[in-house]
Amino acid sequence: MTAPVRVRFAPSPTGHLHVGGARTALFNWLFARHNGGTFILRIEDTDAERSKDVYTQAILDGLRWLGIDWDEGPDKDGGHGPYYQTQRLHLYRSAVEQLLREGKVYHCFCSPETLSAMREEQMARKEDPKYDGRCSCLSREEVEKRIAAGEKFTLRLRVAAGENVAWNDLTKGELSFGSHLLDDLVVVKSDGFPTYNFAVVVDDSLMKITHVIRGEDHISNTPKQILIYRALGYPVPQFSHIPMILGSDRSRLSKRHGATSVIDYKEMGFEPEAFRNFLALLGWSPETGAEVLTQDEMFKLFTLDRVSSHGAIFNMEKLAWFNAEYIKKMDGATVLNRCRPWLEKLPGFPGEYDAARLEKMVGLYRERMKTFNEIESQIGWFFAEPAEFDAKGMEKAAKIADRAVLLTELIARLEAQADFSEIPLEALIRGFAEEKGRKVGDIIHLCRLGLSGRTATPGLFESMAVLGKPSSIRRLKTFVTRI
RNA sequence: GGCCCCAUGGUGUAACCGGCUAACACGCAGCCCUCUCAAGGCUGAGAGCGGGGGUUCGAGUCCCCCUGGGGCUACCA
Repeated sequence: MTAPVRVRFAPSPTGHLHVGGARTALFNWLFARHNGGTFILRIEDTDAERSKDVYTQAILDGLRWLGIDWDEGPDKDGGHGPYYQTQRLHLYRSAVEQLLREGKVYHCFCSPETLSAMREEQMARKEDPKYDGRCSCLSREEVEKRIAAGEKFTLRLRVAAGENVAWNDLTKGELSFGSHLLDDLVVVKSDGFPTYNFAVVVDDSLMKITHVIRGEDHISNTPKQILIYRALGYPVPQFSHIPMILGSDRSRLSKRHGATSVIDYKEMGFEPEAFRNFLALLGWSPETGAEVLTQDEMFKLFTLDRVSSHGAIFNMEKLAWFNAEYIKKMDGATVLNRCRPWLEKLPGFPGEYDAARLEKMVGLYRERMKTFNEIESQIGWFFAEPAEFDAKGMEKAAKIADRAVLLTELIARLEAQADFSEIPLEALIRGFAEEKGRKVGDIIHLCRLGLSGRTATPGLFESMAVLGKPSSIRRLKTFVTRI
């Protein structure tokens, strides 16, 4: 029987949750859920300079927005905590003590200046820059003397020459590195803090992580970490390095390609499920070939062997398409709710409209928007009478003979119309056009322009029904004086 | 520079352990529907699988080389 699956997402709280991190979290989450395992959230906040509490919060908020829930983490103790690295310092310390006791780690007194000078010399000689191990043979007495003298030091892992490091990556296949290019890596910094690679190994081991799923930018960290696992005598987990998310020029996605924070997409009017669905398909595809997937379908279908091995460009159009697909399937009340933040910015909102009418109104745009923020630039005319009329529309209107007379007569008919709902309105206007020997289109376009100031809106009759009789007539009367 | 990863239309992917007239989706174009805009329906353009060598009856699929792109090269995570 194999150990129960335990995976983790381990962000540094140095910024908002970004797209790449979100997808790493997503893949870990999907993998855990597919296997009935545990998904853990760990905050890697050992960089005191850049780590901020607000960012921890922002990352949690981002994950929550996406609907990615964790089983263990900062706010959810699962018996493997604490879940902040800064609260785990004692654990790293005891791991280091073990290595020290076993002589697997040694004191290095080389200053950063010495090290960079060494690096430059090696580069000049066209050698690979690496630590030359000069402190590895210091006598016990000398080490103690220099520590007593207050000299600063780091702790380095002894890496045996010629040791080969290989693993079978779950998405990349067989990967191996010769350790001739691995030097004696620093495990504890001179300020006493563990290095990233060391802390990660200690944490992943203690948290019983079975599968490390992370971005492929970590491939070259992996041999170093495996060396640390070996030194510590811990079992090595499985690794899966997933491809990067790229910008349109195929370089790593960054601010200059557009929004990189997940939360920006919320503000642009994306539905979290749609965004998450899109993200899941970036570098992964289910065997069914389906694209729009429910959460349960993703859980069922997600496997690492179907993760592709090359980077994927983040494509806004496709994202927008996913979003539109989700909007189409939403119920009216939800669409209204999602649009609310933008509706509230509109002058005159909500006017005389009650919730039911607002829902109908927004419903008119359901298939006309890809993101919720688009509502803001489209729907305003329902709340405020048009101050001006589309110039192109006016040009066309000017070609209609006797337009003012025609419209005045139509207004009279509308005033006499008791049932101001879609079907009767359509009958009335079509009948009117026929009676007058006019093209329905002309009448409709004229009305649309008069009511909204626009040449493009949802269907006229349904729009008028929502607008209501008094407002419709008032607007058309104003319009008669302008044409 | 060194090490590592990757390479199917503009984009995301599919093509089971080699048999394809290379599939799907987004986007794009055209047509239909139609009161406009969308949505929807239909049709189409777009890759012969980065290039070159092998292996094989047969290669997008296996091997080698090259090219291109990306990542990593810290007492940062």
